[in-house]
Amino acid sequence: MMTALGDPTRREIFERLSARPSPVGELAASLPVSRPAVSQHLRVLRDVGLVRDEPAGTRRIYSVDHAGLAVLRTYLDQFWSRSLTAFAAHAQREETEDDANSD
Amino acid sequence: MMTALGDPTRREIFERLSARPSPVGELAASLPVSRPAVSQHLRVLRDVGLVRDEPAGTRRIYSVDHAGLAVLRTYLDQFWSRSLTAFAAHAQREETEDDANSD
DNA sequence: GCTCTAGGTTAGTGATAACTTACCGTTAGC
DNA sequence: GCTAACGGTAAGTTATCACTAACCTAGAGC
Repeated sequence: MMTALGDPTRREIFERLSARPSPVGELAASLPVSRPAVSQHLRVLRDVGLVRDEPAGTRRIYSVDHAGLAVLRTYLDQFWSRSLTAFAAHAQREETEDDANSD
Repeated sequence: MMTALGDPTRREIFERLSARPSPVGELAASLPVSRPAVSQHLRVLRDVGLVRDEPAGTRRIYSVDHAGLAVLRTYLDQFWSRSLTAFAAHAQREETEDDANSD
């Protein structure tokens, strides 16, 4: 999922979809890559649950999947809380060492 | 920054650092890649502001940079709010179209 | 001061993946 | 029913990048 957003083009696509759901052709027209390339990127994004697609006549409207975005946010928050905990533990240890030095 | 976390090995390193600040050797010992590879990954992470390093004798202790993590969270939240706005606009449009159909 | 440890750097290599071209399926409109 | 538009798929190519091996630098301890 993070790997999916690692690619700049894919991030750009995801960014545009977050602003407005769009069909494939519209995305490809405003991007420096071909339409098949966009299709492949969308497939990757869909496979990891970051976007959804909905048929609309002969077109498919892609939009960001809020559930996937929530997973991503939760994933990041884990880093956040864990690093804070580690930092607190580090501070605690520093303090203990200071106590040891003070005698 | 997102590109930096796109690589699985780099994510693994970042994950371990979020649990506990560590020197390079310790990271390399518990990873399936060589020490220079870890050094290169750490350089990338440091350049985008996701980790900090602090000299400790002959070693360097790496730890996650909370500022960088905050930037990342803000970046994700933009997607979140924007997609919600787009979704609301979509719903509004649907409703308007329903109104148009109802007469 | 010499050695040993820890780690950053460079050059070269191999594998991954993003991209294009060509092709095929599907739906809407005449 | 035929045609055109939209889009997904496959094969092939190229470029990026992660990795290793070799080398160099700096601090610590005897």
